Amino acid sequence: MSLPHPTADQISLPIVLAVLGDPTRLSIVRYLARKEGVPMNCSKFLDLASKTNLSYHLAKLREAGVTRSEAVGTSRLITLRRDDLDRRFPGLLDSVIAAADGDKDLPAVGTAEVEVSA
Amino acid sequence: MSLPHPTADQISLPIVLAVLGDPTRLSIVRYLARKEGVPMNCSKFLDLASKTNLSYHLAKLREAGVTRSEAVGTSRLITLRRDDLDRRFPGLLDSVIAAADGDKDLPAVGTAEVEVSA
DNA sequence: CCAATTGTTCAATAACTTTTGAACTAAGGA
DNA sequence: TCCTTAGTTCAAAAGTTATTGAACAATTGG
Repeated sequence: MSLPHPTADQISLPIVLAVLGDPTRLSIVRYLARKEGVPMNCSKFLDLASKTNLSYHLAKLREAGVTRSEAVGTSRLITLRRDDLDRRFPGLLDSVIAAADGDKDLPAVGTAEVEVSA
Repeated sequence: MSLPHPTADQISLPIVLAVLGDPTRLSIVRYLARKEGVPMNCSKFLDLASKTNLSYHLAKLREAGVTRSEAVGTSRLITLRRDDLDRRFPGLLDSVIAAADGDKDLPAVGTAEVEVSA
């Protein structure tokens, strides 16, 4: 761990809800949930926002206690704080993710067209 | 019904989360959940905010599809749209309310001292 | 009809949040 | 060492949300 994270009991319900109430961040969380276990770095999310803006949104998620970011070399490994969230707010994350999964309007991660090399 | 409400399938997850991510509104929802069935008018919430500001927050809840407001005489009857929310986002409302119930930092409704008449 | 009660609307301001680009740091590979 | 990759920080600009007070509307009771 490297950057500042709240402890489990510092996690605040209204802040978590507000942080999840943004389509970009909700997409990130949905994607992390889908790929749970797979370590994720920021660049995965570059089709959602610019690098700078991503850094901002990922910091919001981290500061709210929704995700954990650890520095590994020049990357960050981003994971969902599922156990802490489940302990603090039982059922919340699951229902949010289930609802987000069915949301056609949320921006998708990993959908950006890949350049076919000439 | 009198004021504009979204239909059940117009209710958007990020908007609902953002709307619930405000302590004043979360308190209102928690109180409505506690007193479910009991018709509620705006003045119940006057210890949370000014009359004007309450009107604003209650409109946000209504526009997001979280509550329903019907005009009855000079009052509004405010209710939670529990069935619509449960259908759209199963488990979400319950987990939010359960978490809000355990939140000591949320402002309480119905706590303002009542004047003892001289 | 008049006054009180209940709530809305409007315009202004204050307070935040999001987005941006340029400059920066730190690690790793050639 | 130098270059690249990965991400942060900073300050500015843009956009949004919250709060306020004054004025308004609608209903009800006297």
